[in-house]
Amino acid sequence: MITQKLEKYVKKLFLTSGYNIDKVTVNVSNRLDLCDYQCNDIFKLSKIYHQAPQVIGSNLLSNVDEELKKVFSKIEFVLPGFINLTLSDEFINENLEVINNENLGLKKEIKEKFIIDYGGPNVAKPLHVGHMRTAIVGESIKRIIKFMGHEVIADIHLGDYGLQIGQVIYGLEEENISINDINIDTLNRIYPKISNLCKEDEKLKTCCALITKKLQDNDSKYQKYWKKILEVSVSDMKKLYDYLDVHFDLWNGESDAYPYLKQVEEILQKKSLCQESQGALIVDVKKDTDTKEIPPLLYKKSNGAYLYASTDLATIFDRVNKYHPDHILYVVDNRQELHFEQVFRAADLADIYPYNNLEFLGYGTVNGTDNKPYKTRDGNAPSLQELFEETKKIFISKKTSNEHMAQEDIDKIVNAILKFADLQNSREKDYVFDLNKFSDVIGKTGPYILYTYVRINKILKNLNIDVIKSSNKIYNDIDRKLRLKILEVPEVINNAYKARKPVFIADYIYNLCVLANSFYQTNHVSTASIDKQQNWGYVLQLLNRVIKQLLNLLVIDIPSKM
RNA sequence: GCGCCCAUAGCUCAAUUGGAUAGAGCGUUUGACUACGGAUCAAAAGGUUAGGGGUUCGACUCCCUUUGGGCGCACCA
Repeated sequence: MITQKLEKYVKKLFLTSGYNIDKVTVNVSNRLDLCDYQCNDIFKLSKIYHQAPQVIGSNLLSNVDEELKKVFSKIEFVLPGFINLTLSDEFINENLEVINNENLGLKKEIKEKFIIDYGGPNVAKPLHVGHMRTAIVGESIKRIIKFMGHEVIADIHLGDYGLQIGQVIYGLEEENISINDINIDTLNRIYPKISNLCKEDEKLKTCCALITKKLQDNDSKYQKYWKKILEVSVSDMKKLYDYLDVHFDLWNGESDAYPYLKQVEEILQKKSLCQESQGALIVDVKKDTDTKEIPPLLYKKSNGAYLYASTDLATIFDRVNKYHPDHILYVVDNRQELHFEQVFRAADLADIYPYNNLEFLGYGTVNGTDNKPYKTRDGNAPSLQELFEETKKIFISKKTSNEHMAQEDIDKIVNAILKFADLQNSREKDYVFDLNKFSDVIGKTGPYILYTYVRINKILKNLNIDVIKSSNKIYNDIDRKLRLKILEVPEVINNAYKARKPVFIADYIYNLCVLANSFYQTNHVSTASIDKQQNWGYVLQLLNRVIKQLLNLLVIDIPSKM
């Protein structure tokens, strides 16, 4: 990565000037009008060596040797204590080649195994916007980790054994619907009906809870219902996830953890980690160092039934035994943070899996324009299916020529609209979901990025010359800016990986596209001289490779036309 | 009641994790091209970063405090 290289050079400069510091940090300048990269470590040196920044600055400048002069066309010291670095054109082009040749300039690190838990839909309940967020963010994080060379197992972790199943079974029995007649419409109708009734009728709720308990205890009749419900619901879900290009390696769920609940309970007993409280079994997960109060984890209800804390713990147990992962990541709603804190602590206490290898990657709520959880006029969260249709409709209405686009292309653009709108927000913050705004195809949107790619692709196709394999010239300012920006790509991916934040990539790709648009606006490629065409062709080709790869990391596919 | 998170331009969001002049999009205003595809580009206006205090050479960022919002606190998931 470019900053790593620059850090080495600056460190050398420090050493030859008599200054030693553990870690030299160079980053992209926030004053691009002054320089390309900057180092702010003089402030640190000043403290360590008790010298004024100016003194250190002039010392450094007097030690700039020939090697450094090849890398930097300009090194300046600026008060109060910045080192401003301007890269030489040769150095820029050299490093552009590195990105062109290798895995976008990223070296594969030590390979680790990750399990990533995202999606988490509930069987028999329709998917809505909230599910889209975890699906997109989770899938993107998965792809980023994979791109870094690691092995990733994606697990959807279905909510397939909870109260909602009991509720649906109750509804089916009440209406005398036979197992073979169950389809997705029945499920979509029955679940909300019974769920609403349960809110008012405590007795009904207990009855559904009992069915759920019997199901969990392997009641054969209920098991048959459950299997059918699962089959119908999952096949419907798969369609929606396929539309989003989101794919899971494992379609496991809570039910898959049931075989291990007893075992985990025994471990907890053996290690004296659990105790009885009001008839329930709890695990105390407090620590002396806690500044906030962490309530105990509830492992077993007083009626003997298990709940989500137990299945989540047993799921970790199962995953560890089967796959021996180095990390387990959870892309789940922020509101579950406390729950997972409890589960992670319990896993650690029971020596099932170390706390530090479990990561809670919370995401914020998807709100409507009223800043409350997104709902349609009727007060329900809109189903994903409806959302896709609505987006499609709005997109087509934007331009008459859109009506004639291939269905496949429209679907890709719909995906780009929804995904880019989501991923350009910080994962952990709530955001406002405004479909009308998102479907706008101008500005900082998915379509803008796609447009840039498609247009550059057209320019490349129009070239009648062979594109060269490297470039040794830079022709003007925008040309230089674009190349400099491309150099950042390995760093950006690495940062997104480390922070598990796709937003870094979304933000970067947008800025890259802004430069690209500006580039071809200023530089008319097809009428340029042969050597410009060759060099620019090379840059644009690399640029589009980068855009395509990054879009892939954002789970966005490119249409053939716009 | 206890705790966690948040507050940045009219609106929706950024800010490389403590660095220089807080950046984008939408909206508003102005300009460019007989379009290598105008879903474009160039530019202007718009800010006491909710208020106050502190730490630091340096604060949107860290600490304290006030106000205003969101969320979570054992038998739902």
